[in-house]
Amino acid sequence: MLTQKLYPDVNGSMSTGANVSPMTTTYSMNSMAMAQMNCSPHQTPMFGSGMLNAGMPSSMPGMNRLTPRMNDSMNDAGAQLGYGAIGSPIANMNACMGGSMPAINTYNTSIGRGDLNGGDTSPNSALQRARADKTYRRSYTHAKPPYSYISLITMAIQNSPQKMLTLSEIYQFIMDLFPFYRQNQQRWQNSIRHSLSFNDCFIKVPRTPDKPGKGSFWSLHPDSGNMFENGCYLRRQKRFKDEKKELMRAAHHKSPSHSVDSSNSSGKKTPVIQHVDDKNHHHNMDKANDNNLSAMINLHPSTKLDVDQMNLLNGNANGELHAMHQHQHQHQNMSHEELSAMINRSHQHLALAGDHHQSMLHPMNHHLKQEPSGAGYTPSNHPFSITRLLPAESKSDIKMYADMQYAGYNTLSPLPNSIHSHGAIGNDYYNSPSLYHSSTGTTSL
DNA sequence: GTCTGTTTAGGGAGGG
DNA sequence: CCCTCCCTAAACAGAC
Repeated sequence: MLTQKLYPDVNGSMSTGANVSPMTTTYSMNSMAMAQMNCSPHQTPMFGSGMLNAGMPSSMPGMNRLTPRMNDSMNDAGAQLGYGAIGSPIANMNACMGGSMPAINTYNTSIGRGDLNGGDTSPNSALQRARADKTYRRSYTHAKPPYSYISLITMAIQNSPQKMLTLSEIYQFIMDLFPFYRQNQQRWQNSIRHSLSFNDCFIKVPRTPDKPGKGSFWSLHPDSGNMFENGCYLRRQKRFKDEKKELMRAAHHKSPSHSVDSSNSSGKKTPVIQHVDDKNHHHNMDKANDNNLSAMINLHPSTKLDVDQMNLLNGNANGELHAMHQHQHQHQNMSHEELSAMINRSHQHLALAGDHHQSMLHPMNHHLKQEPSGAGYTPSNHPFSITRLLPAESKSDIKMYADMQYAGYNTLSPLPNSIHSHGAIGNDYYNSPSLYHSSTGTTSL
């Protein structure tokens, strides 16, 4: 089944989204919701219960890391996501920030959801109504989301049932969720690929013989679980570095052949040379030549560790992952189901270990800053938590988002087909005339 | 030919 | 000012 969609690009012409791999895209919000409803143990704490209406603390220490762009985008993202309801992150942020985000109130009143002004009769209401026309709204709908590419990739992977996705599926997830990324695809997709290759937090999982296709699967490094520990997907506290890869690199660079490494898979013809440029020093040190476990295991026999050694280095969960790769390399007959089950077990192990795992089992993460004790943010209630974008409990917001975003696109809704066709996530919602009516543009848009 | 993946390079921005 | 994180562009090679 091919789920490729057509999206209008900047010029209004139609362009295809990323090519969807032969593997059916199953990371839909629907499946996410179902998984949550089933209380799957595979769900990480990061995406546990939705907290859409959770009370927000009166102070927002995390906000001081917002760049101006983020603040702008925050307004836009909130608008485009339809987060105008009382208790929604944007509304709460606005309240917390002393109403310094006028656009949000504009949206709240204009779209008739969560009227924070309580039936505004002030002279401003006319202006707000004027601003409520679609032209004004649309000026915000395709603003760049405040999330980094690493965040977006993490969201996509975390929301996939198998906890791993192909590159094209990651593209698709991002375009489904953020209309902004249906534009200039070459630009941001290049950045996505760069992020995947460059960051240790992403690992490449080879395809299995039973799942032929283009490209590998991408998953999250089991130890990278607290990159967005407080649930805020804006900016990582600290770049995740895989100590084992660091060791591998160190060992590799000690080997006589490292100075001119023609065996690497780099696209560059030139030999890999360590740069002394301070600016980019970390680039080479962080990433070096290999960023994936299979490469670590397969490409450098001189530094290859056996599974037991890997387990010692990684702890059980990660060790299993390494063992999986080793197993794959040796036998090439592991089924996709077996593979994904192992990935899930690995993540589950870490999820069950919880914070203690992060802090105790992985000293590498000790440097990560902890939120102030009074901040009160959990992975699920942070204003920029993905749970606020894709919670099962926020069906109405998802629908609002769809309605707001794609009212002009008619049948070109970006939401996964399952939402529209199966209706599993929103059966009750779509079957409720009042809910449906109140969230469509026919009432207040 | 297109897609995927790797790497280099440089600039912007925030925090200490 | 320096370090770090992030974004973007681009070159290139291998896989499909």
